[in-house]
Amino acid sequence: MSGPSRDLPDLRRAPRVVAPDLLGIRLSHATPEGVVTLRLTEVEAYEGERDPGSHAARGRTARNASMYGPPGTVYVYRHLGIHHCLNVVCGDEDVAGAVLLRGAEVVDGQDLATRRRAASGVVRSARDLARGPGRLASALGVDLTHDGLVLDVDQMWLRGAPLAERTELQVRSGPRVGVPGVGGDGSRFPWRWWIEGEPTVSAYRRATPRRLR
DNA sequence: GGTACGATTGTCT
DNA sequence: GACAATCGTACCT
Repeated sequence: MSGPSRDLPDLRRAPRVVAPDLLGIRLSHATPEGVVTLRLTEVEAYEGERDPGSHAARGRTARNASMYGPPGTVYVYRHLGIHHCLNVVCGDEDVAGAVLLRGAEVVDGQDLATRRRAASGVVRSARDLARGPGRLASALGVDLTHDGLVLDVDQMWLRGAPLAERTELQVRSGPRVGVPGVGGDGSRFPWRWWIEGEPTVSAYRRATPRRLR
């Protein structure tokens, strides 16, 4: 470590390097309604053309343009016409890469997060407020209008330091949820990381098999 | 201009 | 565990 205090992860590194460093970090979003702060417990890394599971696997499009932005850009996409998913862009500008935020604990603004969840569906427990990418974005009040925002420049920011010790007991990794685990070249993409034992980590689901052509 | 389908969630059996 | 919801994007003709 270069300084006396441990700093935020360096988002200029590759997504699969940054991703585990984001565990335990706090993400805040301020709106006129108030501030909601999350403590991240589960993330996934997505890269560019080398990564068949990435939205950028086939190059740049209007939708994934934010993935090519400078590190610290926010990439939000709509999924199944219903949900929003929130990513933090990392790596060099003009190179696609992002970390999908899949699970978190609401540590501040729990009332506001609960109201947002209630407006968009059923409220169950505090544990479920930001458990799963769609619920996480909903609790934070994030939608497509936030795509392309920049952390610390706009009203969203990261704070805190990576977990002090990332032992196997504390941080686990495995295949990404809903994404085939093996690439065309046979390489694996176990690019999902979570804090072991955290109740706010989403349930693993295998990718739905693709229809035969 | 048409259509297949998804980095999910909630409900029902 | 299965399946519907719901709509923009990507890719095809």
